[in-house]
Amino acid sequence: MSRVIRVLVADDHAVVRAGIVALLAAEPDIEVVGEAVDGEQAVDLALALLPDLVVMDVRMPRLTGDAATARIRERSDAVRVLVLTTYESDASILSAIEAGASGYLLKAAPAEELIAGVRSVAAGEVALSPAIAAQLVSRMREPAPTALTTRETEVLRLVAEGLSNRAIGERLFVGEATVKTHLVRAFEKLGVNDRTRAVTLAMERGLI
Amino acid sequence: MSRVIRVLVADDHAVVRAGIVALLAAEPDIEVVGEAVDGEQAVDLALALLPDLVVMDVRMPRLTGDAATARIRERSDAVRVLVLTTYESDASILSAIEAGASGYLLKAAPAEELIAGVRSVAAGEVALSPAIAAQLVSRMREPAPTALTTRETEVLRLVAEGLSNRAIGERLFVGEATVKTHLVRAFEKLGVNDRTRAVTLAMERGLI
DNA sequence: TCTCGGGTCAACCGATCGGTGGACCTCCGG
DNA sequence: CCGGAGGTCCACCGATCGGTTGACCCGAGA
Repeated sequence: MSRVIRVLVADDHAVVRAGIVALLAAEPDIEVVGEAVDGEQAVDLALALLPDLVVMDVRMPRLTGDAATARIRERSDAVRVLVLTTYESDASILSAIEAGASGYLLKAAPAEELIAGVRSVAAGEVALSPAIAAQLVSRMREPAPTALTTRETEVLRLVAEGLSNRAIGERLFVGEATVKTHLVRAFEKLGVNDRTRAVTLAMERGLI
Repeated sequence: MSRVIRVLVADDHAVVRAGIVALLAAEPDIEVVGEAVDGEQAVDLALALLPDLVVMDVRMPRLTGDAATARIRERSDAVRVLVLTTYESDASILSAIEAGASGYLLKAAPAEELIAGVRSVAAGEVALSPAIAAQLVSRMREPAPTALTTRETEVLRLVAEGLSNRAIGERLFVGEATVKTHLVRAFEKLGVNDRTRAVTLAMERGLI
């Protein structure tokens, strides 16, 4: 009954697109029906071609993989999404899954893992790289309220640009005291006690 | 006279390797004679296969693209190296060229650019992505002494970990005053005036 | 030989940061 | 209807940072 798996590949790097296509096209039961070079095109093509699944890069111009995933899933839950990322520390893992992705693999994964992932997701299962699965589990274990609020993230982003608390307040049209409050809260959540480490940690986790 | 161009592909990501191979193999005058998954293997295979050129990723396990390039060029200057990178802000651009690379392209480059780059390098020319060429030129223009000293880099790295000046001094067995001196110099070189921005900028440029 | 760059250290001062404790408002969901 | 979360704000204090000036040592290269 299950015929060929129709796949849409979305990645802004020509080299990576070619790689995914080459690996998948070598499989008799997989057919690449389209390629998108950014998030918006991924959404458009996904809705036009209605593939069985979209292999989607996280970081793309115009629309991130997360956002594109959410839009696709909103409009057509028959199209599944398999997200590819370069970094396992990426904070987008959670948001991608929340957005409705059915799988999350590392680009460093061997070819067999990618192909197996495509088949799994097409079959309605979930596909996760071992490293990513481990990370999810550990996040469950620790309370890890690594979720910064909108304001905390904004403030931290400006801290990363080297602005002083007062300057940040002016930029956001709030008092310096407010900025300090947000920072203290962010410090607590990140488990640090100075702005610089807060920024580097947030960067590592892809929070800013 | 010029026969087929023999290429060795070195990248730790299976997907990227497959992509490069797929793009190059489609060209009649290019032949991929081998693939390496890390820097050491790249060196070994380059010396064993003596390809016309190596397409080398910058970030690889066991041995970086820079180091691998240097080793290959040391032992055989007939083998040219074309370096591929994801980020144009990578500080390794200069070090790769110093190491003897004949080209430096972005992974985001279109397929034609990669293929043209391979032909250029094989012909003994230099291949640079426009964005990278522009960056090189601008670095020439501005005095841009973006070169931090060993000590300044060490200090900045510890700042990124959230250590105070005094703590850094203890870690490096020097006085707090010394740490401040190094930081002030680093600030000047980076054109910033606070530690956090210094760290984020240094990270962007791949200095730490 | 002398200069220069890198590394080390000191003292001082104003500005900023981090910590604490409290306060008020609004929106959302139980 | 009330509680909690997110956002805003205030005041006070000690610690730290950033800026400045000046100094010494050493090794490499002119």
